[in-house]
Amino acid sequence: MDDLDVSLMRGTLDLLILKALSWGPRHGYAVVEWIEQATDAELLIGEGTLYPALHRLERRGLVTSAWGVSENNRQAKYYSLARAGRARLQAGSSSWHRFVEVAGRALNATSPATA
Amino acid sequence: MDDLDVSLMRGTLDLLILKALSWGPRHGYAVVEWIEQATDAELLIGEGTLYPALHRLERRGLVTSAWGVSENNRQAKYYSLARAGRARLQAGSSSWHRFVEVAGRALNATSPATA
DNA sequence: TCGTTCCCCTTGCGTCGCGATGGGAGTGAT
DNA sequence: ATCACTCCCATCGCGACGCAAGGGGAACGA
Repeated sequence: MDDLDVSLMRGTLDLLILKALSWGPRHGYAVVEWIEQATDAELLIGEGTLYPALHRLERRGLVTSAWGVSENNRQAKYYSLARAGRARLQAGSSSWHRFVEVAGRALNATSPATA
Repeated sequence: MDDLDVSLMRGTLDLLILKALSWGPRHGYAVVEWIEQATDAELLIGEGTLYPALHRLERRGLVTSAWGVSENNRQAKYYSLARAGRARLQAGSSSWHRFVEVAGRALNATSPATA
């Protein structure tokens, strides 16, 4: 089994992050851990990928942040889903599934045309 | 029903193009038409998206091209799947489905963790 | 002759995933 | 005390790519 094509992360990463926060606030490091374990370690997010994404989401008002102290007694910035973020997760997830359904159907087509 | 989030096209476009050619040579315009009808007009590829992609695939040796005359009596450049292109379609499609499966599972998770 | 369809192409822009890099602070072992 | 390790934050620069906009040209019917 070779590695997953990473270029497919586009557009999916934000949703995964929002999903990670959907049960309550989490700090960045924990978001990475959640994604890793939720995908059986098949999707590994580097910190250089995560933090810019997190800041993007915050700038867009989808998440909010607040400093706190982690379970391991470290300074950590906790991110929470803003109202708009929850809505975006809903809409984005629906759109994602639809895209996947449509594209998947095309990729599995067995006859060149229907028309 | 709003439009599909286009940013998800990343990495999927190449596969759709290769798939369009999997039944034999097609010219660019026909590739666009195939994608349109194969996705019930939910995925619409502009020419500014298609041609660069096509050239990319050719440069990478996944497709080959040859001028010809279309059914409508026009000069048209016909693209064919090269051997490497067919292999890439196989591998890429498999990888695509795996990615979708894994990410979809995470996006549909109902409990914050398994560990 | 004119509009429409078919068919080709490039340029520039913005976005984004990611590797590399650079901290700093807590914790346990030596 | 010192060191290695884990946890947690962040930035920068690069490369890739989807796309809107713009620019032809040739066939065909009205």
